Amino acid sequence: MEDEGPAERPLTRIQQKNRQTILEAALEVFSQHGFRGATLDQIAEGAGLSKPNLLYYFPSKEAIHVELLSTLMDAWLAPLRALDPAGDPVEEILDYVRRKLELSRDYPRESRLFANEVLQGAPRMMDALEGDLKSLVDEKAAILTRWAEAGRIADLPPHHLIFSIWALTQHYADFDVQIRAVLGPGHDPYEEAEGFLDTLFRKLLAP
Amino acid sequence: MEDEGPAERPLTRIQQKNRQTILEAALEVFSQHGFRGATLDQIAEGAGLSKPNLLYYFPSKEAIHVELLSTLMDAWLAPLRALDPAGDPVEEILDYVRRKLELSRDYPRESRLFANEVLQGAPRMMDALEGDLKSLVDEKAAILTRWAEAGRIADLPPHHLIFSIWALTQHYADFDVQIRAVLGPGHDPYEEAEGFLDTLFRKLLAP
DNA sequence: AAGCCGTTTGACCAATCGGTCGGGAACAGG
DNA sequence: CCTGTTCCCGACCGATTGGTCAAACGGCTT
Repeated sequence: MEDEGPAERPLTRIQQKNRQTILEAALEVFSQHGFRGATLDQIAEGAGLSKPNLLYYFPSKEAIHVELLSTLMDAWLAPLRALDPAGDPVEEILDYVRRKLELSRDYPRESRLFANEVLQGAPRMMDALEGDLKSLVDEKAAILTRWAEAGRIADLPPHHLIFSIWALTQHYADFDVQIRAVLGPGHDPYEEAEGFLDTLFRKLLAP
Repeated sequence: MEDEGPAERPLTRIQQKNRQTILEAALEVFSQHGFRGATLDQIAEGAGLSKPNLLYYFPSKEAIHVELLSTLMDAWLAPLRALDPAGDPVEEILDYVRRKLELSRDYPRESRLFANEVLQGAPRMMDALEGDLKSLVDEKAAILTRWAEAGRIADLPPHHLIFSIWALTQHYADFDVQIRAVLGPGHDPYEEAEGFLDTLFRKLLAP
């Protein structure tokens, strides 16, 4: 029987469009002010909808935030998932660095949303950090360890190597205003960073 | 006339103590929730004082925040100021890395306060970033360039080298919960980071 | 035309926000 | 003791917060 149960509603076109609009506006506001600093009125204005209408599509302010975070986590972890144990070690890691830097460049608001959440103790993400994230990192760290034991990359603490990639790439999104203030006009931080990080990790990983 | 105007009062012992208590409590709250997310009631409770009493010592919530930020900037820039053009290049830079990592370890709340502010566009710190910070960084970047031209360290973009130090050291304070969640129990992130960052920058700076 | 269901909103609510005010408590110096 | 200044707080204020609700709107089928 092709009968759909009463639980699963197919989502109208209007619902899909408005949910998207709301999430887009919410990302803008949450990433700038953090969860507690953001207001539903700001999000509503950004989305061009009335406040009660927001709460017609999402049950609460927190639900919007949680939806953003969970959607974000997948995209955020994808580059690390792509790390291939069968590939060339140095090039695999450099690919990871490159993809992570591209995320910072193309989705800085998502990076800042994540940073805001972790900065405040990750109250809505602890499970994901200790669960999916930790197991994924542990798995990939094991690959790095094997590469190091085979003498194909330098012998470095694998977890901290991964942390350094996170730190160096996300820094360009999270501290964007500081970087631009210090560099002054006439610079493309991300383009310069790409070459610098390439050099950095090639030197670091050389056995 | 040498008459003292009504503006300069010497600050009572009680004033000094209570101002300190308030700033300590405010640091705790601001660093966790950001400016907009923090409330005077939280700060007052943390300081063990009544809310009107806070506003007896500080004219507004923003004044407390500004006071914290300006005090912070000095301590934050001190390690970079200490970079000595007459010293051994690699050791000078490694000293800087070490001092910066110690700041993250010993004053993580200050680091998160700073991160929160920059993350939100540094609305109360733009002047400092484009003024004192930029000129200090430019000055020290010139030293790095000279060292590179003399072949005493690797030829790297000096600004991004400094950014990498900031990113790698502050990451351990700002993303503390993520790092501990991924590492699991039984780790001392800062001790492990010290060795890792020492290795990283020695490899990176080698000509 | 009628009815229906997804959509939208103005009016409203209790709670909380940053900040004020007037008066009392504590501590001087005389 | 009295007097003045510093210190402290309960009560309160207007504005804003996240969230509710009943009523109305819209397009679609019958």
